[in-house]
Amino acid sequence: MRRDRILAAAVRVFAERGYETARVSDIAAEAGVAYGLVYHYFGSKDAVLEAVCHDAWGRLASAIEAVADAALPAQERLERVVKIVLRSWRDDPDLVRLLVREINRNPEMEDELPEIAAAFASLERIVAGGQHDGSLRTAVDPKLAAWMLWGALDEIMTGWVLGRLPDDVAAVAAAEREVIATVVGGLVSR
Amino acid sequence: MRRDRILAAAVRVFAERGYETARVSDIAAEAGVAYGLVYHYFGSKDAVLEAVCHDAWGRLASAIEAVADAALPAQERLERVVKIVLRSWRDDPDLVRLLVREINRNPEMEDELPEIAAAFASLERIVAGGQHDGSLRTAVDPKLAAWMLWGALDEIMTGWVLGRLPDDVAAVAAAEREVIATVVGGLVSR
Amino acid sequence: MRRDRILAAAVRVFAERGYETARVSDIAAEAGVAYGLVYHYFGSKDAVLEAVCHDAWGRLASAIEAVADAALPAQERLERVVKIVLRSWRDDPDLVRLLVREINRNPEMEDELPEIAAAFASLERIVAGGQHDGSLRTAVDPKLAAWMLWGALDEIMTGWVLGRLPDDVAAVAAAEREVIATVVGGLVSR
Amino acid sequence: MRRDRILAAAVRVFAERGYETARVSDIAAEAGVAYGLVYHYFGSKDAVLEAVCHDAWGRLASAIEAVADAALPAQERLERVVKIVLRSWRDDPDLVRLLVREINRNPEMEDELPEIAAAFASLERIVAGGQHDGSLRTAVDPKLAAWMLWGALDEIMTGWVLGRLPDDVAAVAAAEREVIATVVGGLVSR
DNA sequence: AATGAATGAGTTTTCATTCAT
DNA sequence: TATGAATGAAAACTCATTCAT
Repeated sequence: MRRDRILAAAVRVFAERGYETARVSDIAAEAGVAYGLVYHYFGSKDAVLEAVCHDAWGRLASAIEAVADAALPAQERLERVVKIVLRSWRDDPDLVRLLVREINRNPEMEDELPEIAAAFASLERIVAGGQHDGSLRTAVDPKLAAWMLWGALDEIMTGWVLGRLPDDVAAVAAAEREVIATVVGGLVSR
Repeated sequence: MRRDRILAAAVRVFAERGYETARVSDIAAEAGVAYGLVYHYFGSKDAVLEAVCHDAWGRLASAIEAVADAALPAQERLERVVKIVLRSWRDDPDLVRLLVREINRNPEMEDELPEIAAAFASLERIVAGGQHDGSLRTAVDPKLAAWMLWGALDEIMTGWVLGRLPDDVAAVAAAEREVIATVVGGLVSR
Repeated sequence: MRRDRILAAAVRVFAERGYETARVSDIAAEAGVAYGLVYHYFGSKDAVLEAVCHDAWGRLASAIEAVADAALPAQERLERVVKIVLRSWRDDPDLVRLLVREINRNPEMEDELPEIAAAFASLERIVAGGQHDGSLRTAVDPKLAAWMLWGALDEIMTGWVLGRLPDDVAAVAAAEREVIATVVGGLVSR
Repeated sequence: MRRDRILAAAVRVFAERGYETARVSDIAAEAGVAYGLVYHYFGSKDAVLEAVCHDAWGRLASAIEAVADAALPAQERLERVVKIVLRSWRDDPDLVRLLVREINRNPEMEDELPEIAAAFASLERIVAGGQHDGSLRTAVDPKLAAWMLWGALDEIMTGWVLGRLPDDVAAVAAAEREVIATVVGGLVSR
């Protein structure tokens, strides 16, 4: 329970200051616990980040996976993924801020986060399925398609994180529509 | 000349270790110069990063701007931008690695790099122009479109940086084609 | 009983890592008990060391004292002391390792371990007795003689502890013979 | 030069407080330099100790080696070694205090200090030489003899370090005489 | 008796920056 | 220009000890 308080505090602090700049003492203070307790539960600052990311990506990856396995047309499954990802910004902006700011910056992290790979694999699977049943264009490599779609989503959230793109309810709704219309739309056969 | 050696070394070191983790002494060692010389030419570690980024984005931004101003159909101008961006990976992967790892995620940096804003504005201008002449769909906000396209490009380069996407000549060519087909294709009116 | 398990574990851990480097948690883990139990039985890390040393030196000192009081020629009593000391290596190497590594070098400890002083006094008493009855040379100061003999024994055990001197049965037997021949032999009148 | 000041300060501080208990800041303060300079010259606290020990043992080992190579009877060479070692206490008690307190406590150190091995090898060589020319008893293993002699010397210096044995000029002279009479005397053929 | 979560002072180490030469 | 010694603030991490249960 105390452990969870620390984890939640870490999300806020890492999101606010970035991993390198954040101090372990900031996390402890934010969680309202003593310094050493962070080291009692996690062995190091690095381990805290890893735990946070496991958590976050774990939730996101399983949500995406569930959609990927749903008995729906590929296009619709992609649309649902777009909504899940973009809405996570509303649900927990600090978490998204953290994912956006840190993950790509630490290449090593990717290897230690199988959840990320799983999420990408799910996306890829949806695309491949859609190509198989003819609803999506076959010229595009499914893996590349997954990366492009993710890139568009990640960049939009980055814009929100940085305050460079509007993130009110209407703008979020519009972003959903437009990613679907543009990127998902760009993948469908015509 | 010595200054340029330092700048080039900084690109390599920042690309390899990331800004926070890189030491000024690493840069000096990589450049083969003495410690203090970095401070002689640049006033601080921060200033080195800024100089590096000005250089990098300056070149990219002016190339994009030139395309944006060309007397060509919007769709074709977008295609050229895609090629310019993705080919910069082949020309100077360390520079791209740096752009990917540091700049896009760093709030403070954006303010100090008008070149980035200029590049995004150019993209946005192309999209708005295409919507105006009817070649691109008007439902999508030009700014959001610019961010999505950039996101797809950035993510693909990230995949290359991380070694998660193939980056041989054929794969780079395919990526160009597929970003154009998918994202640019998703923007055109039909 | 639980207390004894902790004590035995402490011997092993102190022997392995040295007092300063050993952690209380190491001792608890080695003993298979909870953290706080060490503090329940002993009040502090220091007290654990002291208890261990009392035990160890207590046994050694009383054995030496018994020999010192035996109705035997001084030379033979010294020989027996040599055997007692060197054989304790076979009986409990960790204990010897601890004695060698920590106690002899720690000024504060000596004051708190009257057993050590008693052991040295016994040795000294044997030498003085031998000088009195004419069997040992009188030129040498009994106290210095005791320290030299102890030094030779301690160094040999150190060699064993460090794996720098062979410690198989034959080597131990040879060491006994040779300390007796050399140091004890060097003390006898001729 | 500043480096030497740090080294000399380290000898004093380690001698006074012991390696584990000594703080790097103590060394810096004792040397009258800034904190970081210790790390500028030596990479770590451990490296400081190692440098100190290299120095100290280097000098002692080469002195012993010189004696071992001298064209003198083995017995006389041993006597000279005894004097060299015991007189180093007068010359630099802090250094001896350090050697006595730390070296034997850190088994790993021995491997990193070839000088110690060299000193022991010199002693061993003298004994073997004496056995060869018939001046020393052949029953004793030269290596064991070297360790015994060293043990006697080390223990006497320990007594001085701990203030348990008198260390005035007369006592030092007596110690020399008595180690020679007893241990060296115990090695000679009769 | 027994547990192990919680505390926080104390230490090592790092490294950007300054400055005398 | 060029060097690298010197500085010291800042941060991660350790671990003996306490204490509620």
